[in-house]
Amino acid sequence: MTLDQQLDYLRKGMAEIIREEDLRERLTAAAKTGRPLRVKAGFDPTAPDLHLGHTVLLRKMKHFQDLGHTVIFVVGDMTAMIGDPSGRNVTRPPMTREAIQANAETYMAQVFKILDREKTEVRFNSQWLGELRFEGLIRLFSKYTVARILERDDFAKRYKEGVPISLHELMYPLAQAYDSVAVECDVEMGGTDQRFNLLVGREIQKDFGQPPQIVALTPLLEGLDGVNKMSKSLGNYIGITEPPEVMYRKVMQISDDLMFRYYELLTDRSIAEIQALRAQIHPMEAKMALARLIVSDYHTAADAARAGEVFNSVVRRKEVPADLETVPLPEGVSVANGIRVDKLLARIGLTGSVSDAVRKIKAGAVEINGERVKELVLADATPEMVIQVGKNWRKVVR
RNA sequence: GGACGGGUGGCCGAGCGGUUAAUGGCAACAGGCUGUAAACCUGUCGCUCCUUGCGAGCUACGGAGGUUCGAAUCCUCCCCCGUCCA
Repeated sequence: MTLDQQLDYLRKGMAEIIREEDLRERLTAAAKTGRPLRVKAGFDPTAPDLHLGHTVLLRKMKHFQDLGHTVIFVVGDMTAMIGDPSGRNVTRPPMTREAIQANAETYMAQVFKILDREKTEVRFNSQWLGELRFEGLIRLFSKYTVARILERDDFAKRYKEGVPISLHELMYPLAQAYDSVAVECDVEMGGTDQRFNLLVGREIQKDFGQPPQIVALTPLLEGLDGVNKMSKSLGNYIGITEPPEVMYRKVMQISDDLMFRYYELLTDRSIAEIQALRAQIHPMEAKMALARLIVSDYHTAADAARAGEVFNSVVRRKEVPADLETVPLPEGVSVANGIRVDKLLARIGLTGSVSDAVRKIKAGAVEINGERVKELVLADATPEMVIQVGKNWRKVVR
């Protein structure tokens, strides 16, 4: 690939590159010397479950590897004590060595579904941050000012609105910046919400006599709601270890507009191909194709096809799912003339509580053996009952 | 250390002695519509009990006490947050 082709390749699906000229220079130098670029990203070992939002970044990192460069995965075992400030001013307890190791392993296992293991280094930042000691910290902090730290949007906002900011939170950007120094980073990658942190890395590297890293930012992927960024805590995510059927159905749930965004950020389809899809294909067809692509990335193509079948059967034709979870009839739900459906639903976990079950029944959301339940007591209970509440199903046997 | 302001249901935010399980918004859940959706419309949105009634009980407005027939609403102490002063 020519230099321009390389740049185009890296630019696709990237929100911002600071600065592109620097990247061009760095790529040129790498080609000349044969020394691959060191491309770093950090991750928080407290949340080991990856979702598609994370893969936007990982896919771009993979693109660097495709061009022969090295990815450095920094496990933030030390910075995890801070937690990237999200408005919660709590210090997290230090994690045990074992817990971090375990999280890192599950995390990396997922990461290597996308990244090339051969071209990836995994490092723990406690290694160098722990060695700093108080003296080193003072030296590090002396290189930045309060005013500059408070430039960060969320700090500025919280300060202005009187929302507490704990001192240790202010350390986070500096700590992350020091990671870049420690691993001699050429390119640091992150989501656009990491902009400030990564830019601090440039400043600090200069102070340590290193050329400032290039900052490469990927867009934040919107979650299933199409509004908020994808996150586990909002529940609007698609996890990459979720079963094929679940992934498929979740993709089908997104809005048509969001679908094209997903095409752009989660598949290798070119912008032109996506335009064509938009113009020529029925949105539902396009969405099913997207679901197949995404499921195939994390499972097999056969899994994806099967998931599509399940979706067509259960969601579109409203057929009873083939692999129903079967549970025995719980104790204490039988009364003189039948079965107490409200209690049954709560016991088998189809509703959150008995009260909730009563509401669902009154709302007409409950079907047993295809019949809508209208009464709390079911008189004609059969030995086997297929129960549906919304999109959740269960089979109860006596 | 002092003065002042504030802590309400998943979140935001009203209420400031009694028709208050607590206005409203968001989120969530269910039903309808549909192309799977989104949007839209409708309903629900603390827990438990009774075969379900404009039912009964319990729990809830930072924590603990108190005043009162009655408190999220008043008083006392404590905890937490913010602003200003030192």
